[in-house]
Amino acid sequence: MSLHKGGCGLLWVPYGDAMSSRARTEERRAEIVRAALEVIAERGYRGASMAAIAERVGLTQQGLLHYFPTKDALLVAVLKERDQWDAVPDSQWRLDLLGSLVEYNAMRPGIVQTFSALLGESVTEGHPTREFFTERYVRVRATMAEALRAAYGERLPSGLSPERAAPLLVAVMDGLQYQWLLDPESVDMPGAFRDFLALLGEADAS
Amino acid sequence: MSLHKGGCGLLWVPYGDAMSSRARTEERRAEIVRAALEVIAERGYRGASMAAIAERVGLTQQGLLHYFPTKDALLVAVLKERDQWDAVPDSQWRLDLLGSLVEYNAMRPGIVQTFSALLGESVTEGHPTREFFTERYVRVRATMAEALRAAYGERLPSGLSPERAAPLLVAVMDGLQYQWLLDPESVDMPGAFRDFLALLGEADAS
DNA sequence: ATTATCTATAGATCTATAGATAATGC
DNA sequence: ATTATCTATAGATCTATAGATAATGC
Repeated sequence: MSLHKGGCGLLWVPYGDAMSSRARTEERRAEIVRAALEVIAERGYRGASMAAIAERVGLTQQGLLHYFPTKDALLVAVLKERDQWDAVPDSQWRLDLLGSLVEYNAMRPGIVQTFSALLGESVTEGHPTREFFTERYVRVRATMAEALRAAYGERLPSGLSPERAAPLLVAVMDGLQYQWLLDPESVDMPGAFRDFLALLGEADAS
Repeated sequence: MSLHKGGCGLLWVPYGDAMSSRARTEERRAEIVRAALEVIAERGYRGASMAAIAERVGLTQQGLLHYFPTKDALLVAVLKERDQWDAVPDSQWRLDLLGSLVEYNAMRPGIVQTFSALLGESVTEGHPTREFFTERYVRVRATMAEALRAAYGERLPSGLSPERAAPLLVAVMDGLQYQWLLDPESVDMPGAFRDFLALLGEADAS
């Protein structure tokens, strides 16, 4: 009984000496989601064909459809995966974690590229990621406002309220990602983000 | 001899009482570019089919190919058009013009959407807009650094150099556009941008 | 002669369905 | 019985080429 290539310690379940078939199916689905992330980074969602994703994971296009019966079903799985990554519970975001997150992101251009490409597509009409991103930003702005409030109270040193600073914080993170993805040599993403955090923390002298 | 629908005062040329054929051709091309901008806003570049653009302007797909022999040729014309819009000579950007630009943009979501969608696609591999945006951002960062220098000299009140503030300025503009396009009710784009400009102009109290 | 447009169509893709075949696991 | 995977293929699109037809302008 041949084991799957990756090893499977994390998904071990007590059914004899091999994975249960359910666990094996789940692992295959996870492999497919990873392949989809890669292909979407390279070609966007509209440009990512099911055949290309299937090939990446060593299946035919029809084999892939066995695991995800439609392209949208696969996209949903991709977005769910995304939600789990930065799944720090909303109430536990501290401002000083953000700098580390940006630094971490600077080490994984592939993932950043996947979601920057999806965000770009999401503004077009009827795109399947539109609702996802709209709701996500409502949530993220609220979370960031809370983190700012925890750090500074009702007014930042600059005089802004947490609610008004939050969209700026989010905008800087997203905007820097595009500049950095297009030209990583010219843009020091983590450094620029630290500059911005310092700016937020400075007192209003006027 | 029937005139074209729009009237043509601006393109008048001295060849009798009608447009020259060259001027008429140019006007048709301009119409097509406008249609392309619309369809790209709705569906992105990859999603914008030549047939859909042709239909928007009242041509068959093959009729459209008479004016732009390939889809990429049409994209190039779209990007050139973009370059002409905010064609304030680089050296004449003043910081206080930026707030007005953002306010103006808030009144034309279609255009903003076209270029936000293209920017998103541009990070995918081998996309025809990639080089355009990469070069454009190098230029825009330099222009913004100059505008900041003209306003504040070698150090902003916050202590940042113009070169380090410039990418933040650009990032905020782009990032706010995505949040605003996805949820215009929740995001006051011009207001948030003014907040950011104020932040840049505040003195460092530390 | 040039320009504007059309019909017809080649040749790639793309998503998705239908249904066969083999292996796995109660 | 369920799961994994394949071949075959329908039915849409998509870009682009070829070549016809009509109108326009020197």
